[in-house]
Amino acid sequence: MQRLYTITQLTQEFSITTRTLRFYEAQGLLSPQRRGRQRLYNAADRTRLKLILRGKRLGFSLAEISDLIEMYGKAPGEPGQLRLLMQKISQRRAELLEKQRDLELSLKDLDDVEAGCRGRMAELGIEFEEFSPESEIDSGVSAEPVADTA
Amino acid sequence: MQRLYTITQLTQEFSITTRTLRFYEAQGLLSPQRRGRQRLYNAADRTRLKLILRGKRLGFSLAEISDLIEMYGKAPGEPGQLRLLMQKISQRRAELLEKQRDLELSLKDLDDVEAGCRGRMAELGIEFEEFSPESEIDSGVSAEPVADTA
DNA sequence: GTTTGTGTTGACTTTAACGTAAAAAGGCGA
DNA sequence: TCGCCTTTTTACGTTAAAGTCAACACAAAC
Repeated sequence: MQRLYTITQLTQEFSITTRTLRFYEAQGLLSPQRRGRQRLYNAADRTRLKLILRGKRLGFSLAEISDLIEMYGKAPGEPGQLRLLMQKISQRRAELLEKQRDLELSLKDLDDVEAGCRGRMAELGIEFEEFSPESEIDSGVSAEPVADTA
Repeated sequence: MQRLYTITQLTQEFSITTRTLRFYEAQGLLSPQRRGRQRLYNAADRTRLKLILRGKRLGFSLAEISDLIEMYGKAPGEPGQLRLLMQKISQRRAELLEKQRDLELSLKDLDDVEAGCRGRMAELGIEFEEFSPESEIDSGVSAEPVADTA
């Protein structure tokens, strides 16, 4: 029993447009099945999409993401290919670790700015409502699966 | 005593082009002093540039980066502005934290792929040279400061 | 004094990642 | 069967972030 998603369901779930989904497909990043002309995305497609969007958030280009996703799916039997894949992996890891360092530095910088801010607010005798994250328990996305298998 | 850098020195240090530096300047992200028509970047400019490149690596647009850098430099006296700045800060922090989560997931995925790889290599009886990072003790960038103040 | 290396300005071009609009093809509820 | 809605295809437009190219400035080197 395959859950299938229509294009608009995915657009709603991930706040993207149909244009984007079709574009990703044209780039070879997705290849949903068809029922007639209509696109139907299964769980695997949806997972790939999540990977794509995660990649985008991290600043990777679609080309890089494509490359990356290919890595995930492949299990090359040939030793040479395996070695190459391992190299790619460690290269990717290096990139990710660099981003991680960058992130930590950025967060540190933010802390500094905030500290300065608080200092000045204290001088001015200003109170700042530290709204505790009570509201917004949402967190998860809804979007019911639909569309039965043909 | 201000260290000053010429445009090509910065391009070499950061592996970017002169076009890029001039573009950033046109966007208001940098404003090096001039000696005649020639641009001369000081330590502060260089630091800003580092911030810009860091932002880029993290996938921020130049507009966002510009915004971010502005935050760093400003110390608004007015309470309203302060409050607004605080909001921006927590917003930024949220973005960064999301990226951090994304990064961890990505690293985890990479680990999985690598594990699979190793498994298959073991099956095939392949040895993989885990080149320990002995070579490349470089790590830091060189680039001597140049150009005396006019 | 002219060549050479660097730097500058300005204009046009390119690439990625979509946005937008037009026209036509099913499906479906009244 | 009609109108409505979603979806699809095709095509052109747009924006950010530079790349590329031409023409000129200027200082030092020969």
